[in-house]
Amino acid sequence: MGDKFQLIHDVSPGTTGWTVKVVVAEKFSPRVAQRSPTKYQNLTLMDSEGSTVQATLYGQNITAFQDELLLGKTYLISNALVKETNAEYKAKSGEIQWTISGRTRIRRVEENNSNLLISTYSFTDFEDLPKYMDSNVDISVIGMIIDIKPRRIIQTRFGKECQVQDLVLVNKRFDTVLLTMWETFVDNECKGHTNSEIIDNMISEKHYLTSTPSKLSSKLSVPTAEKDFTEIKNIQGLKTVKQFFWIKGKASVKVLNQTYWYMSCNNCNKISSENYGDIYPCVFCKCTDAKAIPRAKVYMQLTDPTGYINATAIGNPAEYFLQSNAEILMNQTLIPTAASMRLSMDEDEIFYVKAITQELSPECKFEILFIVNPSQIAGDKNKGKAPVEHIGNRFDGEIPSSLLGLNFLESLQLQENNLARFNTGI
DNA sequence: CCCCCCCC
Repeated sequence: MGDKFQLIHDVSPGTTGWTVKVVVAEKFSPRVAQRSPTKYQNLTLMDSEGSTVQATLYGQNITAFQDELLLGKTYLISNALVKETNAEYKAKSGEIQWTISGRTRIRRVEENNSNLLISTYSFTDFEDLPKYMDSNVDISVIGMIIDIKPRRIIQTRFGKECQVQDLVLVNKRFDTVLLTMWETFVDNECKGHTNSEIIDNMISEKHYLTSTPSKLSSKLSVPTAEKDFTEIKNIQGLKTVKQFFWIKGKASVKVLNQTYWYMSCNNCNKISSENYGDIYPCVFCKCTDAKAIPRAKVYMQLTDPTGYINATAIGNPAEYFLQSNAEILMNQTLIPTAASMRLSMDEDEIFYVKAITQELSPECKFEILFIVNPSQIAGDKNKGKAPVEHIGNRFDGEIPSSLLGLNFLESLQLQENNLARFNTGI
């Protein structure tokens, strides 16, 4: 491994413009967090000097990067989120951890660094294993799996049931040992890799399935009667029963110093680590010729006479609210002023809002799916049945992308909401 | 659909 790149210990929280060449030294199975539904996966990355750092992937990034960061392979990594591990979790604070996300740039390097990797381990010979019986010492062995026994349930001496599974390891001298996997290691490490399982995984992870916009959503009507709007006080600060609702009120930016855009994949809108205009293979949608383009986003406050909520808008509704576009927002270097974009509304507008309930928090997050100016529907002959073509900042009859973005489930939800309204006569 | 963060 060359030395024109930084080393792991050169990178601290706040360091910018770094690139470190690393080998994936360990890759643990994804796990579900104890106190939240979040999935996480830890990796150990090693630089040319054998220093290591823990890298973590969360949620959807786990599957996105599963073929990107392979055990034993070498990568150039830049722009990972670098932070000190939470002192609450680690006895000694100050330890560094990297978070790998869509922002992180990862480039495969065709280099074989397995010797480096192996050199950092000290393997215990099979014949020396008896020395460590009944001690709590961590040791490493190297061998090949030649047999996987059926899993079995055992009782510990405290009466607890545990699932275990035995693997047979063989070394170069053809000595064998039995390695027992316990509990989650049975599920995670003992999987046979038959074709059918791989296919099952692909189906359950739906890498290649993208949602198709439903015709339903294009028939969604903007309500005009006051009773069709949700009062903010009824959703403020708690989980809501409904997932989608209409609010009539005003939006304004309260946190001026925020990033009003992110670099995205032109195919799936997910975050990209590439430069504007570059063509690249997207790890999320697997599109091989994705283009990196800016996408607007804004974090704002939504108020009506009864209260306020914080909400995010992305893409079209963000551009419409800010009266700007993603490219301008990207090139804007100063903290914006009312002259450079719209920061608050003078008059009430209509918002279609999605509530995202958070498993552990009593509060939910809100996202604005689209915004309608009431004047756009006021003169409409079909008042109360305004088609969504009127929504957003495009009036050429094109359905705005913010609405096309609704996936099938959301469309179903919309249909249910509308049906509910129909059934109750409101 | 998209952003943010997230775990021991």
